[in-house]
Amino acid sequence: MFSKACEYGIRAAIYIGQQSAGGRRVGLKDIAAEIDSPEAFTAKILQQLVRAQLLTSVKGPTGGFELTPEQLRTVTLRQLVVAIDGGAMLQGCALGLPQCSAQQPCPMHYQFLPIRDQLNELLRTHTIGELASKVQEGLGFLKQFS
Amino acid sequence: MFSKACEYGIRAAIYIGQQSAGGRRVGLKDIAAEIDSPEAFTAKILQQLVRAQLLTSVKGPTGGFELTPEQLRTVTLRQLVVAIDGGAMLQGCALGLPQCSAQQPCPMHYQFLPIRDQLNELLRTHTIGELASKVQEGLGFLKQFS
DNA sequence: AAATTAAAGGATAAAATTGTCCGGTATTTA
DNA sequence: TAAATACCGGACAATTTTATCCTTTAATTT
Repeated sequence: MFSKACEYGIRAAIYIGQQSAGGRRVGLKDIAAEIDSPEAFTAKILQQLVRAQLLTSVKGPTGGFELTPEQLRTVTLRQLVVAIDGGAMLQGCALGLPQCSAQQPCPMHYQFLPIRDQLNELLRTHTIGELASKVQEGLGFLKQFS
Repeated sequence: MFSKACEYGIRAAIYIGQQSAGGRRVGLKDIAAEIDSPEAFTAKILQQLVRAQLLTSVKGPTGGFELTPEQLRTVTLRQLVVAIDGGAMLQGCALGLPQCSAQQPCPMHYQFLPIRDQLNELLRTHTIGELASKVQEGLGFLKQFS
């Protein structure tokens, strides 16, 4: 569905959001451990998200990553996905036609459309803050506990 | 959504199906031209599908690829996708958790579930023959015409 | 049987994705 | 202001995906 980079990025953002909601800034090492992702690779993805202003970073001691209250409230899953994977997967044709539309639809066009619309809606309507709360309440997990 | 290989594979299968429905066997060159795909790469994918018995090939002059009437009627989009991309995308967690389930759901688990179910249902209920008919009737396209 | 045709299969190459390493920069604390 | 901390950025490496080429194999036609 999403790239590895995107999966890590989303999980990381939610974890950072969870901690930010509790007033805690978190470092890369902590993040990678808590979402079970490769540290250096995660760093690259977080850099992208900081540049896209979807999350905030602070250098130096006591530094780390955080989401501002506004970011917690307004940044959506969709923004993360677009920042990392680009919009192609949220718009492109399921069979790979460069221009698939009502003018020249692929044979699955009208069947896929509602599903993709639902996916878009799903991503658009869920904020990081909301998902972070779910994790905080123990209703969602960001890695496998055994 | 799907890999390039899968996109080519599906488009190729539908084109072969369309021609098979008209009693015509088709060669690789023809297929690649009609679905606008790289010839040698398409050959590899078709080999996979032949091995998986989702379509049939005949060597030598007048040879080529075809779908038997039974294959036309019974082979589903889902079988193609599984043969080429594997089942991961149709089952795996959206956030990449190795074991995402009701026991330990990711924060999007219950939101994604219905969408993935719909996707599975969509793939399961559409046969190559059905899609080939749509193309035959001019209601669907396998490449961009300008 | 020989020549021709077309898929099968193996080796290889290019590109994209995933992942690592390390020196540079900014910030805080002592 | 020196030292320590932690993100930034660039280069590099491994893996996977995409793509090509060429020889072999099987089948048809002459």
